[in-house]
Amino acid sequence: MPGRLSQTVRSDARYNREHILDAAREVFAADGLNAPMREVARRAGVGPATLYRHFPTKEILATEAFAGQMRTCETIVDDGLANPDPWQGFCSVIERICELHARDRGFTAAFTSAFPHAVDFTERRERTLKSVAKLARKAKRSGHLRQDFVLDDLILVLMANSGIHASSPATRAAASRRFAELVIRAFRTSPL
Amino acid sequence: MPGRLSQTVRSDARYNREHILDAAREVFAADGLNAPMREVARRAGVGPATLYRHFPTKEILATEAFAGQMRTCETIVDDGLANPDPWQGFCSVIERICELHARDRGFTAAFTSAFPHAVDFTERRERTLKSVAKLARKAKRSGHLRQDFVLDDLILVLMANSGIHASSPATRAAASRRFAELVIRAFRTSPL
DNA sequence: AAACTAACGGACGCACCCGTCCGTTTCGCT
DNA sequence: AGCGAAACGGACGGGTGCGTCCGTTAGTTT
Repeated sequence: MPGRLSQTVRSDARYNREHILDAAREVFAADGLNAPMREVARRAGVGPATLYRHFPTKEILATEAFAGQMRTCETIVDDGLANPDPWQGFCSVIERICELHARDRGFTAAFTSAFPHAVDFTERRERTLKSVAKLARKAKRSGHLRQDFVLDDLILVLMANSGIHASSPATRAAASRRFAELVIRAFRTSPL
Repeated sequence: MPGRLSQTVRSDARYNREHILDAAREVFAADGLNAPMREVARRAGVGPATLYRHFPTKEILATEAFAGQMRTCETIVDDGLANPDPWQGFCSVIERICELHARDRGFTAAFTSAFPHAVDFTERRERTLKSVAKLARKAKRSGHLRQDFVLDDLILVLMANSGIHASSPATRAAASRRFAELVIRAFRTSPL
């Protein structure tokens, strides 16, 4: 008995917390980070106060809501590194990351202009970027990636990709796919 | 004397109108179309009511403020068409338009997601795009531009370019230049 | 110079969003 | 079942931006 300190989390609290996170994911994906907190609360079926009690600020909410996406990002890069052909791995990273960012309007903003206070988020981000750099080195050695590729180019691509604000998700996805294709072509060694 | 209908435009009105337009150009260039109308009024040294009397809506103000940029756009494309080497002309269009859009934060938004009600603005836009299409055809015939380039690719590039929201204008310009370079490389015929 | 009127701008109402307070409900434990 | 605390949510205050009203200013005309 004396061992447990405050383990008893009330069931409704836990329930609401999950629902808020689900709602946040939906709303942020559809409308971006500018979506009002109220909208998240509404969709979760809770009052604003409850939302703010669980997540004191929008930044914290977004960080937690995007944890999954962040993991996906890491997986994508790890998969790319695991690919026996570094250039193919590099291409798959570009394609899949562009697709991920196109599907979720809020995530790009979170990833590129990263929150100042989300510690473990930026930490993961840095680690992922390091892996990309490693993959890029391999791809350069394989002779398929331009020698003058720099990591900032990837950020550039992500920011640019975020500029694609097509109305329907379908259009957005198509545009993003086309964009990834262009970018890959731009990064491939030219035979000059 | 009876010929003139309402020629008498008061001098202060004319003066203010010009100042408002100047202010709008500065503010929209620096902060984008999201900049508050008040800021424009403040910088022009007039009250909000005066601003709204001259330009009943933000859309109208932006349209008039960007008329010059729109003309510049046309000039850029015309120059490109006049270039004896269509591919060089095409490249110059990409470079200069990206630069133009990077320098002015608001113009891209105005150009890509064009206002629904700005008639002669969209008209000019269409005409300019037609010229680009013509230039693209020539560049394709010259053998340097990919056969599968479509006009939507240019819109895609502009939208993507608008995604580059670097803090300082200098950084933004540099990023945009790099971006133009990547894009040109992507559009060049590959020797596969 | 006087008066007529166009133009001005401070102040207003409205809508939206953020984050918080506090009275009420509901869970969990005994 | 009853009680204490944790959690809830409606309502509030603060801030910002848009577009408008109306009393005041100042250009123009005779």
